[in-house]
Amino acid sequence: MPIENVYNNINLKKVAEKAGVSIATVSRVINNSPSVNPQTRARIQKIIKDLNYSPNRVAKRLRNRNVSSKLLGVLIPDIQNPFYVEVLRGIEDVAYLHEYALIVCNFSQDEVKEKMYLDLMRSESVDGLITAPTSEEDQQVIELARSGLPMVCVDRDLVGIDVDSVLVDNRKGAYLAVDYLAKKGYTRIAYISGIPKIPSSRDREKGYRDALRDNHIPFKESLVKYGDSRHESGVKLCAELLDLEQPPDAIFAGNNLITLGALETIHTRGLKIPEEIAVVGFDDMYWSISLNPPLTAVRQPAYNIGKCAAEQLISRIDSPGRPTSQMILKTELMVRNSC
Amino acid sequence: MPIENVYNNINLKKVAEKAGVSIATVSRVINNSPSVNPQTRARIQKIIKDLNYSPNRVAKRLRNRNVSSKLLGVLIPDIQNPFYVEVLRGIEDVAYLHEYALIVCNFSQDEVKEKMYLDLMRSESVDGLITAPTSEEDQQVIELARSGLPMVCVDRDLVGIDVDSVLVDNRKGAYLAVDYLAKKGYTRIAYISGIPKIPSSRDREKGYRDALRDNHIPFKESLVKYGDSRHESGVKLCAELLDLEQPPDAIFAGNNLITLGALETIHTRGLKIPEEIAVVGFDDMYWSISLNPPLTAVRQPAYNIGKCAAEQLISRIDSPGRPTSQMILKTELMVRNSC
DNA sequence: TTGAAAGCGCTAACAT
DNA sequence: ATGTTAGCGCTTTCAA
Repeated sequence: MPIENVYNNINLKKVAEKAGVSIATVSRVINNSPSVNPQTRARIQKIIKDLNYSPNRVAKRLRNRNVSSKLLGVLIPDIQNPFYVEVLRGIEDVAYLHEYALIVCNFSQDEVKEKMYLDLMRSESVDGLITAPTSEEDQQVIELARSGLPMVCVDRDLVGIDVDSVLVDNRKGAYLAVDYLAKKGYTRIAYISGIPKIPSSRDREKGYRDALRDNHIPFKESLVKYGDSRHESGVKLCAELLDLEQPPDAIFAGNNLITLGALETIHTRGLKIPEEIAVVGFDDMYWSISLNPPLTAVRQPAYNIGKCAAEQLISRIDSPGRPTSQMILKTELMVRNSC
Repeated sequence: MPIENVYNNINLKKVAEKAGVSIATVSRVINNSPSVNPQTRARIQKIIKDLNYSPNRVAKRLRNRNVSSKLLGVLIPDIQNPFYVEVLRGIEDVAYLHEYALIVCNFSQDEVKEKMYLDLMRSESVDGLITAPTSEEDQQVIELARSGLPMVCVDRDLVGIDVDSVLVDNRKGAYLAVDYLAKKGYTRIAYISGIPKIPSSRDREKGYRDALRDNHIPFKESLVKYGDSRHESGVKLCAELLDLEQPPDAIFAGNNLITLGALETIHTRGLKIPEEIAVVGFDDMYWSISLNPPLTAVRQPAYNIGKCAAEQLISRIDSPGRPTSQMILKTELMVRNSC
């Protein structure tokens, strides 16, 4: 079904005609090429302004398949997760500063969508990509990285290929949380995990186990539940834990959405936090203080993750040869009243 | 600084060579043109698969400036606001269903950024745009709409031009909230407004005033505070209200971020909700039940807003001549324990 | 300092 | 059923 794209019909040619010069000269003005007569330049600039002309980025990208076109792709696993929103904000700010535009896609942890959007990124000729792969073995992402597209992984790394990444110390963060619970005297500490094939989920479980071991608390299979990193999963798995014959006295929730789900279940059942059940979440939110009760949580520097990732990516685009780097940012336990 | 775009170098020509046909034939296969020999088609399809070829969308868009290129733009005022995230999810689902890709930009309520991204949308040749203008008189958006780009406004409408829009009944929603407070016996009801030049802020104030009037409560200038729709604004303005010589006994917060900010201030001061101060928010969040206390709030059907907007937009792209429509969705008061 | 022209990958009108 | 070719808007090499 054809549509009338009558808008944006001002192009180089029109500007050139009006200025009585060739399109090459106009192009030079736009790209700040030094070899243009200052008077010609001024005249053309005025016309550009008058006509409200802005260059067609699509044509530019097509032409410059070997030159930066100032476009970055961001592929987000779950836009409903405030953690990724915060990461995105960090990316945005840096991109804006360097005059890069962003094309953002959210694949909602759906690998089919992920593949579709990965193809999209490639076929939109983005200069580089920031993403959080679904797993360390994410073939789609690995392939794209192999093909030479500048890429930075956040939150999750890739195996079998050397790629820039910005991660956090998940194991340590989880340790902090669970150790704190143990020291407070809780002994039946449960862990609600996100998708187990995501490395961060496994790292957090490692930290959980480390802390149990160091505090001489035996690991209990029944106190670990695996879900899918979403709110609903937190609701359901928390209910399963509470229904256990020997329910936990504390819950360590694998991410912020799981935490919110667990809180919902606990509140629905009218249980008192932390008297009847303690809660520590992974991922702090700026409104965690307004939760009931103010939530103790492991804080990831989400904004900074995005900021670093964007800086790494732009620096790689500028100098493709530079060695890859892996940044691991620190996590921190924000102690409040939920345990 | 040049980069090596060595990736994605498979194009029509390569596929055509390998298949021993012309690029036109390959193009026909890709676009499901009927006039292709079934055997040729099968052979070409196999090669496409083997080579992992996907058509270059950039070239396609450049070529088809008068044909849909299956790309929609979404311009979000504040990605940190869960309301817009939910709207975005509605848009995404519909777009995905109709095989449209999305280019999402967030302008963080910054008009300079807004203009930049509006230009970007135009120069990326999107088929259509969904946005929430900064005001009814948003010249940038009006101009773009005038130029003929299919557009749907969400949350906020435009004056002086007939454009599709999906709104909610803000006035009624606010009325519901304030009326409920009044009937509960609160008499010093404050309103913390978002940016006043956004129509929804003003409509909510109208609803607030309507409810006061109908409940014979005199309107007090001092109990209305204007801010900028963000968390920090809620923190600050709530503090100002509490510092009043005659502080309010209830607060109606203009949006979800303001509500969270107000809650933060109230909790920091150790005030009891609702005994010492009641709170009703505009915008429900799925985790409102986990707030302290579970929050009473006006619910907007955010996901549906996005869904309807995307459907309207796609339908307009398909039939540009159809009359514009304005949808107004219902709001609803979710009663919990904060008043 | 400026212009002419090739070509990025694709589609569609026209030709065969 | 298939091929040839113009041209979308732009940058850049080469020539003037």
